[in-house]
Amino acid sequence: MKEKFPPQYDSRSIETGVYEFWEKKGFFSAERHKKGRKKYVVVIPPPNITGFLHMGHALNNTIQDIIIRWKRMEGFNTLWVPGTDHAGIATQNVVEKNLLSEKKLSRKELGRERFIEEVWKWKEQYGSRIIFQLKKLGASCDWRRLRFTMDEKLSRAVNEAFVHLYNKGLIYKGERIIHWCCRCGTALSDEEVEYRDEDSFLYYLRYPLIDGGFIQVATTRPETMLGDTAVAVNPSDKRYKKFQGKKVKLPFVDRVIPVITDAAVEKDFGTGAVKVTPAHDHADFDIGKRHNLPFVTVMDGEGVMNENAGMFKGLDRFKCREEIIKELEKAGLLARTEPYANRVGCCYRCGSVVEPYLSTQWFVNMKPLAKPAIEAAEKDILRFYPERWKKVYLNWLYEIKDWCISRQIWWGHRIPVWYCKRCIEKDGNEKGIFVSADKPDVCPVCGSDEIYQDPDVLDTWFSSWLWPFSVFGWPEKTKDLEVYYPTNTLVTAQEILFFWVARMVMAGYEFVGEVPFENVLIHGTVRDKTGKKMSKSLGNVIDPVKIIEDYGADSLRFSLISMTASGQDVFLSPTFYIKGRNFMNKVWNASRFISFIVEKAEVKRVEFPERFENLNFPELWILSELDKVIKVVNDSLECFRMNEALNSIYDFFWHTFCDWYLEISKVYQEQETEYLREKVLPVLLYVHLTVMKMLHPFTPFITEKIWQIFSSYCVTETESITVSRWPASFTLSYAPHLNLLSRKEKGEEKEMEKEGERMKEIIEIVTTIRDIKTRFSVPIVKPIDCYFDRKPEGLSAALISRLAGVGNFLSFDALADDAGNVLIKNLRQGRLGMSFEGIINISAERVKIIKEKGKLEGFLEKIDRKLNNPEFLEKAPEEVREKEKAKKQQLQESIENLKKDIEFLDAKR
RNA sequence: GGGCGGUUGGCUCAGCGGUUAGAGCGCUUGCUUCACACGCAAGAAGUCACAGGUUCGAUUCCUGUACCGCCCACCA
Repeated sequence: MKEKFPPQYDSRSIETGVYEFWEKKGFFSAERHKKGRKKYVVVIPPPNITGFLHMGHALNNTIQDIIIRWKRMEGFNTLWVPGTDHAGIATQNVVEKNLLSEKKLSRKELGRERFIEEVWKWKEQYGSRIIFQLKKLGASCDWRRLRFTMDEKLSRAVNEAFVHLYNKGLIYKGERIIHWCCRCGTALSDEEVEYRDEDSFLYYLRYPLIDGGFIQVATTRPETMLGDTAVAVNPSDKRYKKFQGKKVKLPFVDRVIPVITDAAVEKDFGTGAVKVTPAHDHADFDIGKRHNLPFVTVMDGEGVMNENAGMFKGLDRFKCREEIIKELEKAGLLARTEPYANRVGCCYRCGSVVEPYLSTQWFVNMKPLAKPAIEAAEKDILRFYPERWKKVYLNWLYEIKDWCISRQIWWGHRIPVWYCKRCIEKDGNEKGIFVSADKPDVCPVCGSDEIYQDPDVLDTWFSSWLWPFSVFGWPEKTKDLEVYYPTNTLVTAQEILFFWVARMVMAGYEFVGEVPFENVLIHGTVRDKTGKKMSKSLGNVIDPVKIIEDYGADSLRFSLISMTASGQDVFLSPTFYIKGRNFMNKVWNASRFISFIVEKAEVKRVEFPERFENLNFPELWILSELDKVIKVVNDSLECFRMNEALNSIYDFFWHTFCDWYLEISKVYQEQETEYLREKVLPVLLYVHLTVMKMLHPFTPFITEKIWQIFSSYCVTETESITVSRWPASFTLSYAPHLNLLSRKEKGEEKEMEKEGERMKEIIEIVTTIRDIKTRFSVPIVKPIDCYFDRKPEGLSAALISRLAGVGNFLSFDALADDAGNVLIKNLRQGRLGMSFEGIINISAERVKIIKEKGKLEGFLEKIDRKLNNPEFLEKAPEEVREKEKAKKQQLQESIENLKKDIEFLDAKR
């Protein structure tokens, strides 16, 4: 029962059931692979549960899948751990929005407990969309190990990590200026702020001095003036010498504030005098600390001006800005306004402008954690691909700041800090705090049950940074942790280098004592064809899910990888998938064709011999070409150059195997049935299946399907191509399957090279004949007589005859002095000639020949210059010199021949 | 202000110290050749951003310039 190939390539029918087959058989689970094998682990960057698969995910996961499938086929005990992260702020926002539109309820109306229930409900319903999409893409994760950052065990890990750091004195609570998102109502870490260029204004304000006169300050945020507690100038600024120590009466709030000096003030910017707002600016906060200034907060957590804002109380921050400018203008205190290109910080989740805000938050002291992470990169224990990211990583770690980890939202890991009401009443705030990984019943100090938990939750990244070991059960000492940690490779985009990669390294050292992975592969960002990031708001999104549905996951994966040089950003045009789609079709049809040949030859089942022997030169040629490709693919993958590997497979399969070898196989079909059955078919299938194997990590579905179908035509070594043995070049040390060509014998290799040359010669002859025929508008299929200096015989003649359409093979010696033949003879390197019934289009041909002659002469001149250069002769390697000389001679001959052609054509006129 | 990446045929991108710089799409011409028109065959098309330097030799290495993009930085 031979399974037939469907007549046309159709991604849907090919992909149907394939993934289920893999999963059912458990090919992706690490346990399936033999014990004692070397492990290879890739940890997936957990996509967040609110997300849909976008092009960045598609690229990222395809790269990981390629690595993991390749390593699996190489025989490693491979594990790819999948998961999702709870994305605190993003998820809370999504659910809140849903709630509002569906039930007309705000989060606060619902209350914390019930809101979190709602989030869980939402997560159950929508949280695994991305997982389904990853499966559609073909990601061969071990899905039974799917983890979620809010899982009980992972939450436990988060608590343990917190307690560990707290007890070590690396976590502290402090009042600081942090980034605050008024829309999300929470603190953000430095990394969670994105900067956007904005055309805004620089306002020059005149602050009245008590003694009379004014001092001018410049600001982009005039509304913060209400919280000013000083004006600062540079101590060495002569212009302001006379103002030092004077007092300013702040307009609207009538606060008297001093003019102070601070070295942080730039003399050359604005007016050289700065309004100092310690509660609303990072730099001013430092100045405020240095000079013991009061901290006046003028707005609340929602960006609304508070009671300290006097007459502006209740106004939104941006409205307030407008109003205050109006008022200042009225009072004659606005000196001038000038346009200013500003960079404003925005929330990376909702995009609204972030306020520097004074509040009490939890921080991690990062410097001590950074130390081993720095060392790992410096000593190349941790390697980056491409290497340049190492510098970026290190620079960030050298300058690392403390990490604000508390968030004023509800969805996330609640900070495992507890307060005892009684102890606080008795001993003050600092005494009544204790941390505990488990929920305590009573205060460990006084035994009171009047305890309550810190209301804040932790930054999502505080759980993500534990990922490489929390997924294996840490803090428990599990078998998994022992076997699979540290992992081997992390694949990610540059965007989360700091968010995630650097922090994972720090966590790895701090909590497990070992680097979490050895390779960090950083791929480019996917952008649209104008270089913009793809985003919904720009409307330039190309949806990978749609491409998968329409053209198949394989087409998408192929196209994406094929055009992505390692580490380079990818600019996608809307039709980028075409290359992949066309290639899939080609692969499909070539396979179908091969199945036809097998059927036609009436061979029940093709057997591969122990080793190939007594082959003709086309077979030796294709095998040696295959071998070259295997080598290139292996070398490229070894250094994560996916595109190089894939493109060389593409090139070989299409332009060597299909264009030439499959055409040659048609010649065999017309004759030599015995040889066809015993030699050609095995070689054909062997080459084809080997290519399928190499292609499998890149385009898993089609290759699996073909493997399944081919298992009825020949011996496929395994049930699934997923677990077949990865091809090795026979010049490498171990043998490919069935020991085919496994022994490296000098004689054999040389012979293959020689036969390869022979094949190349035939390709050249065929191409030349076709070229000439096309030039003279002779159909390729029309047989014509050709003259050769060395007359091809036997198989060579058969091939040339069939592929180029040759009637009689004639020898040059048979040529009379007919000048007409000289033209033909010389058309390409004087190797061959042919006779036509008539020569048409002579003058057009003359132009072509003259043009070609000119080109060759130019080239000859270049070589001549080179050869006449004594230094070249002296210093260039012998090899190069010889090559150049040979080239020159060849060129001279060709030019001579062309000259004769022109003479002939001229005579003919 | 620092750091990084890019600039190669009409478009999207590979590549490389030494054959006449490649691919896909598009284009031209010819093919209903019995696997494939998502195809076959043949072809046109590039002063490899610009200026210097190193070298026997540079599109490739170095320096500078221009433009595009990214990241980092408390000049309000």
